[in-house]
Amino acid sequence: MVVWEQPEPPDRPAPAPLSRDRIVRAAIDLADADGLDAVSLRKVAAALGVGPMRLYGYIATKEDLLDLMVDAVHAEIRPTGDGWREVLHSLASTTRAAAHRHEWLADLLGGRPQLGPNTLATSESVLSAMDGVDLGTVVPAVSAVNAYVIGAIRREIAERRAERASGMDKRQWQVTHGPYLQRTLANGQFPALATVVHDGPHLNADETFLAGLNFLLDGIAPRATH
Amino acid sequence: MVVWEQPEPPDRPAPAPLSRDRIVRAAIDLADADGLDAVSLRKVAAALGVGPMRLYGYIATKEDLLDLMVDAVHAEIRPTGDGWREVLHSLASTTRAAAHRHEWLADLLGGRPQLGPNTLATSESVLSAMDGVDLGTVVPAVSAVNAYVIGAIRREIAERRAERASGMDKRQWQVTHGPYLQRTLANGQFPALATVVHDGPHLNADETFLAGLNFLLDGIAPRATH
DNA sequence: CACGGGTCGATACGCTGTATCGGGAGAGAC
DNA sequence: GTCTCTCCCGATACAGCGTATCGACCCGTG
Repeated sequence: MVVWEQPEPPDRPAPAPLSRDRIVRAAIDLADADGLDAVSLRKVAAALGVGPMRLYGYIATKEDLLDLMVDAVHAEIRPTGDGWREVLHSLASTTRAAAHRHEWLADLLGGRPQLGPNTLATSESVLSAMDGVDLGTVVPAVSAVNAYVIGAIRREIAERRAERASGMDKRQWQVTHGPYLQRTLANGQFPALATVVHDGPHLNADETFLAGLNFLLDGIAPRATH
Repeated sequence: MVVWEQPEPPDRPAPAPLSRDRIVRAAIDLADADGLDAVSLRKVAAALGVGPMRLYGYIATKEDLLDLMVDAVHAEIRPTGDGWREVLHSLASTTRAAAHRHEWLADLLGGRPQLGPNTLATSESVLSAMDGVDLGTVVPAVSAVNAYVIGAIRREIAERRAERASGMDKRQWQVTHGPYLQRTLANGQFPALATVVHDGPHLNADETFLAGLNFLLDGIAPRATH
């Protein structure tokens, strides 16, 4: 059915030519605001005022978009410092800081090999600052720190989310899990676990992260300082 | 969030009574065979010869099912050994072995806090075998090993998948990525990275995993042996 | 025999990623 | 100026997802 009187086209804010960068930034904004589940091609496209299929001119698949998001965030990760230990510590800390700004990173880090320019540049920063240490040590050391960071961040973000969720309805959580946990621990079934929960240290997230990182760096030290 | 206590099974007459365990096993079989994406409630239900909505009598949500799968696999992870170092080494190795049998574990490990009975039992095994080490060290040490293992496994499985995918059409991969990588590395843009790729050691997956693990355990040692 | 409650499965809804294809706009030829 | 060809954009479509809803059926009870 024809609408004879066409509405005045709402003069668009700015044509702002679509680009891969704009797409990736829009996706990151969505993920920062509402989590990774909120990133759908339809929503990204809508945020840019275009149809979903437009995006396929710039990205081949949704997984591509996720890879591009990860690479884009790696631009924020540029370790600094003097000496191998400071550099690796900085790599770990800046990666963690990026994950705090972009919690969805915890879901993607380590999930697929990354070869984007920013990711490579991060590696380059690390490796170039570690001259003096022999290659046979550098490679496994950097790998180990990366692995630790990925796992530590994942667990930290997972805990943070659980706390947030249970804070939102703590009542519900206590009702369903409280009795089960309490009974299980009081059971005598897990005595060592119960002791740890009861008497163990209660480190916060920063302390836990740094403690583990320092274990790792302490273990690398003898080989790095020949 | 899972309710770990099973609801009373509505006692079924017919051929093979549906149960939470049967559902979880079917889901694990599907995931082992075709990856985590192949686990949909519809497919799990179909594998059990049942309508999709039947599952909701045993499981509140799909995330619950994933949590249950992770907990079920933790039954395979029972570290052994004498002394803290052997125990932690065993924890890492058996976890990794489980991830080799169930690659989808790499996608789920660390993704959410786990409180299931098998997961708790794994922790209990570790903690109970580490008596003699003071609690102030045990907690961060176990956390660190867990974090490292999660990250290392993720990366290892991600690489394995990428290799498999690129092996299936190596031609395609070389065409799209080869030139870009070669040009980028020959660029002079990433000299340190190029040196490492060219001259660095080429460790296999086992060596890389053990090297990082030993760094970590070496770093823990001074505090564990007081 | 009638009824009431509870369970099971069909149907439905809104959402996803992506393939397909018709139409319209722009460029080029005469 | 007009006709035609080409190419790109966006609408539509499809198969699948997790899960809410609800009607029908079965079973135990009065």
